[in-house]
Order: sequence, then C-alpha cells, then structure tokens
Amino acid sequence: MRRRKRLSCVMDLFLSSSVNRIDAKGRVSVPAKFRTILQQRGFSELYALRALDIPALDVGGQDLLDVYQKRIAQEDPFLQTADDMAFFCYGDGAFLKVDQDGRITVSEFLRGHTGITDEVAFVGRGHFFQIWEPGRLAAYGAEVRARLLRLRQAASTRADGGTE
Amino acid sequence: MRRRKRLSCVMDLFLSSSVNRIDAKGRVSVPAKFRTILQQRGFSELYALRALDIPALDVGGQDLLDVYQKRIAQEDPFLQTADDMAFFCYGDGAFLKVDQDGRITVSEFLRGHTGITDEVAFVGRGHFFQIWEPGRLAAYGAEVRARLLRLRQAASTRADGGTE
DNA sequence: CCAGTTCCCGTTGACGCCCATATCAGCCCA
DNA sequence: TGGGCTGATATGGGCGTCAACGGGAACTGG
Repeated sequence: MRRRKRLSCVMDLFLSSSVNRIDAKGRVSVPAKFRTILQQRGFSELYALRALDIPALDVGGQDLLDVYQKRIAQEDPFLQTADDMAFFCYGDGAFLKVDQDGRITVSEFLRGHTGITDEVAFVGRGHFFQIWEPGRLAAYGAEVRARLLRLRQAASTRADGGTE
Repeated sequence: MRRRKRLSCVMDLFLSSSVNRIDAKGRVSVPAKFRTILQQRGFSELYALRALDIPALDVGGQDLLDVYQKRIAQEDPFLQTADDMAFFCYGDGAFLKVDQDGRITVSEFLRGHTGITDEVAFVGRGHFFQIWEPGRLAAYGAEVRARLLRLRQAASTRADGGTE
C-alpha cells in the first residue's frame, strides 16, 4: 500500500505560506508541504536561525547550516568577523526536532525573537522557509510593498531629471 | 504516517544555547545534548579556558586543548608569542570534572572571569561551547548581531543586491 | 573533627510517542 | 453537475521517559 505520491511538479522549493495554531502543550504543526520537501532531502531535524534584522527565523535542513559553514570557512579564522559569524550561526541557531506527527515545540528560543504567542506563520522562501508571528509578518509585508512602490516611483521621477 | 524514517542524524556539533540554574551546592547541569556529544568522543573531563576578550569560557574535550597545543607548536619557540600562548592556555585553563549526573561544580575560576552568580548560560560554538553569565551573553549577542548587520549593509551598498 | 566533594536517590516538569477526532479537499460515481 | 465518500492534515490529549534539580549520606583530605 506504499503508493507513490502524485506530485507531478515536485519543485524542491518552499513556497506559499500558512498559519497554524499552537496547542496547549506548545506544539505547532509544520505544514505538510514543507515536511514533504524536508523528508525528500532526508532531514529529520530542522535547523533554525534567528534572522538578523527581522523578527523571524530562517528554517531549513542541515543543508542550510552547511551554507553558513561554507561562508564562515572563507573568512580568516583569526579575525573577529569569523568569530561573529560562528557565534551567530551556532549560538543563535538551534535544532528543532519534528515529532512523528510533524510538529515542533515552540520554545522560548522561538518566542523571544519573533514575538510568537499562540499562532505561527510559515512562509516559503525558496530553499528555506521562515517562521513569523502572523501580525508582524503582515506588517513586514506591507513595508516591503511600500518600499518597492517608492522605488518604482523614484525611478520614474528620476527619468524626468531628478537630482541625487 | 509510516515509520521508516531514519532518525539518527546526530551532528556532533555544539549548537544552540540554554540556561541552567546553579543549586545550593554550587553545581550546574551541563545540557544533555552537549554531554552526549562529549560522550561520543569519549571525554569524561572538560577543558575550560578563559576567553581572551570576552567574559566567557571556552569549553570542550581534550581535543580543544590539542587545537591550542598544535597552534603553539607552529610558533617560533624563541619568540614571545609562543610563550604567551602557552601561558594563556595552560595558566588560564582548567579541567572541569563532570559528575555522574552530568553536573559540574562552578568554582571561583569560573565565577571570577564570567561574573556568574546563580545561573549559567551554555552556548554552542561548533566544535566547542561557551559558558556565560546570561545577562552578559545577551549583551554580547546584541553586539555581534549589530556588527554583522553593519557588515551586510556595507556589502549591499557596495554590490547592490547579492544572491544571498 | 570539619569542609569540601562525590555518590546515590527521589521529585518534578518538559518532552517525545502514541492514539483519537474534527475538518477539509479531492475524487468517484450517480 | 452535485453529493457522498475517502484520505490526509491539523489539532487535542493521555502517558511514559528522561533531563534538571534538590538533598541526604558516604567519603576524603587536612
């Protein structure tokens, strides 16, 4: 009864977003689509990292951690930058265990940086995804759109001969 | 969900952070994850070293000591640098005994340099981990993030939108 | 004999494992 | 084309295990 799943367009990418509730025990389901992708890549643990300038966490498999490790390897290990990077990706990172029902427990590690209380927004970002507090995500989305809009308007103004 | 998952992808890296309390006898539990890693490597004693420019201790197995010893071996023994390094890693280092419940005693050696009083923060750093006073750790973490953020902003100004 | 330390035990709370249920979406068939 | 069926997903909750922690007792060295 092991049937091959019908995912004809199995993009290996995290896409779309959804909001799930946290239960009384502090658990939340990772969206099934995301779980499937991780499973395909053979990851049973998630690597989560506090994003630098936004109240969100970048989440992915161990491959996400590899990306950072390779980046750090490029730096001179005796300089402060390498140390900062390592501190960031190891100290500000954590492994999230996914239980058999595909849930993770929302620890203080997650809540502190994101402001999450009782609902979690999962947002696909291509080769990883993000975890947000739904309200802040909406606000951030508005900001992003506003910035893009200003950018476009500025561009058309400059075409008229704006100064810099 | 069928259970034929392979759940043993044990990265032997020190990652994530946690805070534990010191009890009335001055003991504190080393996080189970960290203990597991050390145990896998076969170390029953910890090697702790006062970090140079921060109020923290670098802690690891004997392999951490080896790293420093190899580093010293590279230096010219007639120069002061080698001497300083040796003084640093032997004089400012100590072995911490782990009892059978996985606890260490927080000696004056630890308290003096870190400012620890009644709580200890354990922070993973990849091949070793660090011991901090929780408040100071938070302050340092903020500094690190600020530096990295500046780094990123500088980079994006210079090279307009990289590919992350 | 005392102080510090090590061993060992019990308690508690958090977490992982398991099962149950509701809700929903897609599918088949009338 | 619409309605019921089916399977998957999200969510709730019971329960056992283990880590963190507190404290008694034995041990050791001075």
